[in-house]
Amino acid sequence: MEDRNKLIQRRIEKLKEFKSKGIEPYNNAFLPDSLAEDLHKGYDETDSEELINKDICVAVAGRVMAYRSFGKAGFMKLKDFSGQIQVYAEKNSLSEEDFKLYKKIDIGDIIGVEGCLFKTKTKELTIKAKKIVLLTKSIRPLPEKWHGLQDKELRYRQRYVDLIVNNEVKETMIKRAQIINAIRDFMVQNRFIEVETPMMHKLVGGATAKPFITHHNALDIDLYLRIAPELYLKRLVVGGMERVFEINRNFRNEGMDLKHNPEFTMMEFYIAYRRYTFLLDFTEELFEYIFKRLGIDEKKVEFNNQTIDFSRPWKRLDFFDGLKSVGGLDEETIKNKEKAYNLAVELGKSVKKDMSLEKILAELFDALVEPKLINPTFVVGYPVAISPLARRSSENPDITERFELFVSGMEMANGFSELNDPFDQKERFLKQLEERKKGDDEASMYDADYIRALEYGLPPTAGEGIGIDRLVMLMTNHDSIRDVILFPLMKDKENEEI
RNA sequence: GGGUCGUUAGCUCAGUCGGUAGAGCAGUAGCCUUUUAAGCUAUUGGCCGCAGGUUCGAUUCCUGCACGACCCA
Repeated sequence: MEDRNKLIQRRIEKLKEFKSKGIEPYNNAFLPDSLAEDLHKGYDETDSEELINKDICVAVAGRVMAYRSFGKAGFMKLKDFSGQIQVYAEKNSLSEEDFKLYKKIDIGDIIGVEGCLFKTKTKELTIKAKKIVLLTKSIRPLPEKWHGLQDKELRYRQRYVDLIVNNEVKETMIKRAQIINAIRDFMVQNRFIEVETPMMHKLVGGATAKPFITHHNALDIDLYLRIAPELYLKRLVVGGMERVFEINRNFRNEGMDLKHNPEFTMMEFYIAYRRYTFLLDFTEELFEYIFKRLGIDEKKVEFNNQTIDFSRPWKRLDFFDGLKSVGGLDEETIKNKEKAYNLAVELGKSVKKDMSLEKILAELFDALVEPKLINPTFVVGYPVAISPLARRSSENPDITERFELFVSGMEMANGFSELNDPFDQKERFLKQLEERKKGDDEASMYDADYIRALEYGLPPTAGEGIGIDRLVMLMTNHDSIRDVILFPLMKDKENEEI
């Protein structure tokens, strides 16, 4: 707190002055009885005379967002979590001490006000203050009233300031909460049980990603922050919890960009005695439910300068057909590894010679097909080689009963009929182990306990993961994941003051 | 990891073809009892991101670094 600028020093001086006069600058004894929003709802329509006659007196508390003073009177805008309400302070209606206090209030201070409602010349509902109490002295100046805080770096690093001055942030986060509530309600209505499985895993599995590593001192073992809850949720289905879901964080030790944050929120769910085809309809229904709850017109969802139509049914696109019809690949490239590899290199993809044809095709799909999938599209028919936990199709053993959902080129969901054959699963684990030995640190580890669980018997099951952050991006029209996460990960700056 | 752009007052931004920097808001002093980005008058405030180089002289040109935004991988 040493090398402060003058604005802060000036406010600290005020704070000291308050203390010396017996005014507590961090006072918690004031109890508001009304919220700004409720007052507007209750009395915005009441006309001036009637309002005066009713003599409605209230106590409100909040942060001073605007301060307009002229000599012996003035106005303040007080902001609480529900909204803003105007306060009128005039010399004749206040005690001498309170008026002096009012004159010394800074924008950003948190105060309590007691007074009665009236309407100004311009018909704005206002509280005429009888009593003003300083609740918290703010010693840092707020950003400019008109432009607010624009600097994205500061907005993410100091989200508390962002929230104070940019209302849009709170609105987005409220929508985020509403979306998650809607999902939860929908799942519960469908008789799913919400569970919490470990965030710290002894083995890496359930997805293809690099994990974060941490250490447990007492046991002296390394643990991994989970990259997916999948294997634990399926253990629960083995145990008879035939419909389970979890909404929680996953952690992937990867780069950050518009669509990736190292920790992100997923809803993963499993339902026994259903196939992946059930999931397609269920996902459509879930989205429909969320849109309805949020009051969004599902036919016209504005996102990233596009208008997306979520009318059901959504498009189904076969992986290989998509490579041809959307990606423009010919039959030969799809079957010839050499050709596919060369094309991938040409497109600047980081492919390796020893990659499987399927993995290279997945890269091509990523580059050529995904960006073109704007309206919601279920891609189906993924090859086995890139789907280590999905059940093989009974018609074609090289492909799986799996789908991914794309919207505006973004992967939104991934689901499949679960592989419940312990022998097949064991083989695929062994294959992953080989990949790992070859240096692929995204391959999963051999989970012997999971195999044992499958040996007890996992009923036929369908499971899916939905990226919540991306869903919120879509429904609040933000093209950056950082705008839907309250505290996105940021690099430390040098010389942070202590 | 690579490329482009950015970093100037508390905030939002100008600007300097290389000669010690401006505005608006905020702040301070004064006037003002119904304002709405209140108004009027006056005024304080800057290691021009950090380090190095070129130069008589660098906030400006060059290099490196840090952080960020965007694009690509």
